[in-house]
Amino acid sequence: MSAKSSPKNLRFAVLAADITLFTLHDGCLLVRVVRVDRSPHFVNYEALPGGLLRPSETAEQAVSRLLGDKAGIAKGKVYVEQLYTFSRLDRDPRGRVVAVAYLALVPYEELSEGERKDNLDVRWSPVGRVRKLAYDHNEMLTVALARLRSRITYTTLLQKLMPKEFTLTELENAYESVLGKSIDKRNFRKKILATGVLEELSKIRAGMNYRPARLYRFKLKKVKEVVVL
Amino acid sequence: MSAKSSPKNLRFAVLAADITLFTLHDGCLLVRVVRVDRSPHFVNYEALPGGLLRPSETAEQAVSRLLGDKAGIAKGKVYVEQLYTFSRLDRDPRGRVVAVAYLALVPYEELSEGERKDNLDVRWSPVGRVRKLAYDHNEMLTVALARLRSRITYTTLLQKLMPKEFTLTELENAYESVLGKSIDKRNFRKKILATGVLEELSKIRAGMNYRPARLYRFKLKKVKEVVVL
DNA sequence: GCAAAAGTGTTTGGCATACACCCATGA
DNA sequence: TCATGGGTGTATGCCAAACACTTTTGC
Repeated sequence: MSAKSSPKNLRFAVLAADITLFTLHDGCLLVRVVRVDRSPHFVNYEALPGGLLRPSETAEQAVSRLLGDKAGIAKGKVYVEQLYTFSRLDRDPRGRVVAVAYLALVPYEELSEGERKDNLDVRWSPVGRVRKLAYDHNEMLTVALARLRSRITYTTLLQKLMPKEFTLTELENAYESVLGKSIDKRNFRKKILATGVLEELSKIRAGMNYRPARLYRFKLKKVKEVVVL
Repeated sequence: MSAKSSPKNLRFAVLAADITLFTLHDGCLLVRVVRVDRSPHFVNYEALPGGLLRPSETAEQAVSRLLGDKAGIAKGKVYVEQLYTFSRLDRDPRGRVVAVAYLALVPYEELSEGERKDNLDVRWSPVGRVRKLAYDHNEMLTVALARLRSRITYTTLLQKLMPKEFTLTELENAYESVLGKSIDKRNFRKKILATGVLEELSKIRAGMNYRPARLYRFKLKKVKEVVVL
């Protein structure tokens, strides 16, 4: 169990961190994908952003770094939680790589111009239209999406995809976009307000040619376990 | 992301698998602990069973092997699911070791004489009476116990701690032992039978000097998501 | 007939669901 | 005044929770 006392041939594993980074825009759940082009196995593929751990960083620190270097998103505004560790021997055809996968969430409103735009290296893909990814990244995406959907129904995790202030309709639409089903407006409002996780602001969202909506925010930044739906 | 293309100094990681193995006996939740005695850091400590991954095995395969070699429990009868990956730099004072932790469950009834008995190297400890463990294993145990308690309330995971056939009272006691709280007998029976996960057997548990109880078993071996409590 | 655990039903309150209309604003 | 989404209340049925007595067996 010790690095120092192990024979060299036991220092074998390459550890990677891979990130399933979601955001929500225009009623569409988006996932960050990067272009990979590594002959002979993956020519013109896409993959989830990820990379190797450095010797002196934790997996979480690697995720912070890779968010910037690979995903092109300034860290700090991104929520991250560990998802699952994938250790199949052939998951990377070029050698043994064990990957610790992370679920990451960022509000679209906190992204800069540049972070929102797609380019040749990296882009936002609607989750429904993701094609074949390199490595076992389709499996990772499936696990991440299942986890996200499950967690937003019994925690306040969705706040990590929302702007600081929002209307109840916007919050309801966010639930509907992630879960892929519609929700009764009146019951949703009763229930979410009854949980007490929201704080009513005195502000309203004005400027549209219909009745302005009241703004709310989450009382706590911390994700809390409450039955939301 | 490739083992072959990485510089040597990136091929650094020592990967371990650690196992939180629970069983249930006499209304007491037990966890398997092994003795460790590695100067200078851990003299006369206990720890969860675990060990390094070999270059050509997955974490799951390592768990199978370590269950026999370290925990002293024949594999095959043990249910295993991945828990969390711990990558803190100082979690092992002797060097960098990333540990994939597993939650494992075994019915006490399927253990052999030898596997039930404690010895100098390895024993069953009541979870409430576990003292300071080596590494970050107390944290692992906490995470494992929380996961176990949470999962038995919305899945049939508890079947992995039960014998093949059991009475409803025995099943209720198992829930109570793991959750650490008592449950109303009549409501429990109504609810667990309504889920339809149990199969009523024609057999009866006789031989006691009170009314014999009907035996049940789980219809499916697979853990199923149903609201149990 | 006694001790010990098995087995069984009803009442109550709260909560999820289903559902339709008026309100406030800008153009 | 019209178009647009914002905002609200009630009735119904189901399910969770609380609660106590009769049954069956071995001794």
